[in-house]
Amino acid sequence: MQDEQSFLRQYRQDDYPRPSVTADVVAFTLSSEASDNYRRNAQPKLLLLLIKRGGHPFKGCWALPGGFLNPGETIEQCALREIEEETAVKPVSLMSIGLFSEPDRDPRGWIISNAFVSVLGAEKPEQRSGDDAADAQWFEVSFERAEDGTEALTLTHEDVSLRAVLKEEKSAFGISAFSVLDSGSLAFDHAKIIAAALTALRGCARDFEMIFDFLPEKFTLTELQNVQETILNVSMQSANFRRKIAGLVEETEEYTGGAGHRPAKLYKRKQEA
Amino acid sequence: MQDEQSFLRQYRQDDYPRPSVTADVVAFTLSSEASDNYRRNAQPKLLLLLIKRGGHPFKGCWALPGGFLNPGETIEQCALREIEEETAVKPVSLMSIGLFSEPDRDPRGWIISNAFVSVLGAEKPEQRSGDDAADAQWFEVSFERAEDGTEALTLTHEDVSLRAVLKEEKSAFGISAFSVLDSGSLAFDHAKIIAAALTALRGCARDFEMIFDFLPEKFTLTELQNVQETILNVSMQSANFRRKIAGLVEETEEYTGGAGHRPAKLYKRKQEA
DNA sequence: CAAATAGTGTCTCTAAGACAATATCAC
DNA sequence: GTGATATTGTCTTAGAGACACTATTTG
Repeated sequence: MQDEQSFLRQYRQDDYPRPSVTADVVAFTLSSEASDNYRRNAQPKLLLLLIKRGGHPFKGCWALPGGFLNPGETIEQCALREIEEETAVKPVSLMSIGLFSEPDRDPRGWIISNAFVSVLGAEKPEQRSGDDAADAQWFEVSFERAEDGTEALTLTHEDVSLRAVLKEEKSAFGISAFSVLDSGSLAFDHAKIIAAALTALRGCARDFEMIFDFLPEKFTLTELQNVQETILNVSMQSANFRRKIAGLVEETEEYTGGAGHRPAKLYKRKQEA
Repeated sequence: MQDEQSFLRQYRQDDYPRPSVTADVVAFTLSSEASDNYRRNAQPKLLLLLIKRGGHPFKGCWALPGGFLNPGETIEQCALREIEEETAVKPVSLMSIGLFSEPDRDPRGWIISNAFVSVLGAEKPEQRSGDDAADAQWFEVSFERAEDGTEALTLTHEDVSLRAVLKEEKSAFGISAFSVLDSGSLAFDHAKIIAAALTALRGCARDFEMIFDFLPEKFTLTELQNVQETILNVSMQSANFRRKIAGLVEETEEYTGGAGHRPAKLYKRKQEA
């Protein structure tokens, strides 16, 4: 009879085949372009960070930032490390959206990836090209259901436009996965991962759990409403939005100004009781 | 300049350290013990499958069923394979609850685990002891918040009672993780995984997404209500439950009977439009 | 003053919760 | 009939959505 000590001394991890494990990050932020009309407020757009791959495989394709899990770190630490390397910004929040583990998803071999949604706040992240990246840019996101039931994911940056087509497949527990009909020349299975990330992001935005993360500490209620409307791709009455959000924010004494119309009171997120 | 073909030929996965990857399954079912009173209906209890470890490490401790990811399969297939090996039942549904990747969570070395919630329906799963299991049993589940804010997880089977204590830590996006204050002699970090699974299960039960999975094809509305009440650990008025569920079920022509009280109409789950 | 956003008041409709009343079976 | 569950009806209240109105600023 063997005791636990000697069992552990004898245990050889190399005896079993192991995959490589990566973390991929779907990093969102909101643009805030000034408008051309001095009276009109800016309309935010949902942006997603992609890097242009500098090495094989998928060299020259756009892909999600990510990298290999190192010994001694958790998968969350790995995701944070990768996003900081690419943007020099510590994301305010991170949410796992699952392990993508199809055996042939990476031509290099058996490489599985845990994907994360990350929100970068108002501190205007730069994009820094890392080791493996020839370029890094923020892409404007559009994700809409077509009449034939497929979902079109369009990512646009200047004259580059990537258009992937996916089909939603509902499975148990209200979870939905996407199958890729056209990758839109995104690398690996990243179109599928981005679709899953957008679905997860919208789920959270619906109950206000994360919309604050996109804004600075103080904000107007209209800005907050714009954040939610941009993420969910809907529009609603401002009176109704204000009623729903009322319990989650508190007033400050400050106001906006200088905008050709009535100033707005700034609000803060109310801390939990 | 190298092309993609020759890059892939040269790529050596062994050059990078890799963890072992496992899938652990938190498998739930409902008991349906006959009551002692011929008039009274049975009250279901939420049950969770644990195996008693037959080998090191944690030999003799109770643990979640699970096993190593094999080459050529996805993590979902791995989880299904493991649960079928233990119960001889194909689960009706499977939901990932995240990758548990603390570097020291397994004394054998760098082993990370994707955990899944699984629901086994009314087909009365057996428990079969697999290779590594000395025993396998269904444990009654209790998971409640104490006055001091900690959560007590109690698992009971006959004279065995495991009691773990955890603390909920809210993080971004409304996700909550649990830290283990007392593992209750559950193996590895499995107390933490079970707490996360129960939280996920309750989230799904709230909007009826999976309560049908616990029942056979035809069921009474009272049985359905009991399922939700058992999982959520609440009680509600039957009139109100019936109104809420009305759009999701459809009548059959059959009735229960022989129970010392008014028979109940059997219903089916309504298929999506 | 005009254009634009900020903010409030109110109506309707739906859904949830509480409670009461009736129906039907096996013994 | 009695004890149990099954099923329906109704009252109240909270919240969502729609719409109309007022307030305030800068050029």
